[in-house]
Amino acid sequence: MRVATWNINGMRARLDYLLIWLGDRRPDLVALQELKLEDERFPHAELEAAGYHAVSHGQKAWNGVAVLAREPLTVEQSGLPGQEELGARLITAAAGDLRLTSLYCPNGKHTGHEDYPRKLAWFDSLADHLEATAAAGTAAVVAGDFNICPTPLDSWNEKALTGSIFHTGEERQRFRRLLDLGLTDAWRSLHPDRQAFSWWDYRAGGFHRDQGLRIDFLLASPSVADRLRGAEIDRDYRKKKEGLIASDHAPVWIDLTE
DNA sequence: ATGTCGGATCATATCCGA
Repeated sequence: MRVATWNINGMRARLDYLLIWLGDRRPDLVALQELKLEDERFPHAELEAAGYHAVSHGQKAWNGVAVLAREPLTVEQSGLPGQEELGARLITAAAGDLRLTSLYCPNGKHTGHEDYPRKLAWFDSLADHLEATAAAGTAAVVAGDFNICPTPLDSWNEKALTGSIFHTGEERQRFRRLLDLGLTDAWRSLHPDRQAFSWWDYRAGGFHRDQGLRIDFLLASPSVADRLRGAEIDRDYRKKKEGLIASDHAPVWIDLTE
């Protein structure tokens, strides 16, 4: 079984590319972020034709999250309680015996910006929510674009960037609290010493210089972590393909035993 | 090089956010 996450940076702009990737990688469950469209405009018909059910929590122009699955989906949570004013950034859905949460965490802009303390508070609410809704033994994956670089190894230039946005102790403490809830950073657990990135800035030739960050994660509950057999960052899908422009994020996926 | 994207708008050029 394959579970993936991908910040697609615009569903309308990325649909054709997304369909290519779904056909190539055949994931069973997918968490998508940055849909940038309202739920009424979600392309259910195109995804159903490709073999996927979908549930979305979107809004006009910005943010927006979805879960795709080959099996029928049940929505368990739409929106992070108490943090709705920061945008459509969380959806949890169950498919079969697995619960998948898709997250688009706030960016924060920079540490002097008013959005930065809001980002920290959002993560506090997220941890509270996950703690309150965790069910012992439930197979769950919390996946998405976390907009935090959890360790120096996850940054292309920790030396210059330490203390700046994505690289602060306060953000890393928030990420650590998620792991302390019993969740495992699946890709990192299989590749403890590897440096690889999941996002590269469109600007400044970031991708070609490999100036990236690892900020997209699949966090596995204990029963899912026990089933983990593989984890990859799909760097090839950050490249232009068949004339189509890529997202600034690469897909990340994990393979689980049945 | 703040060099690129996606989306919105008092739209065909300019802004905002990332």
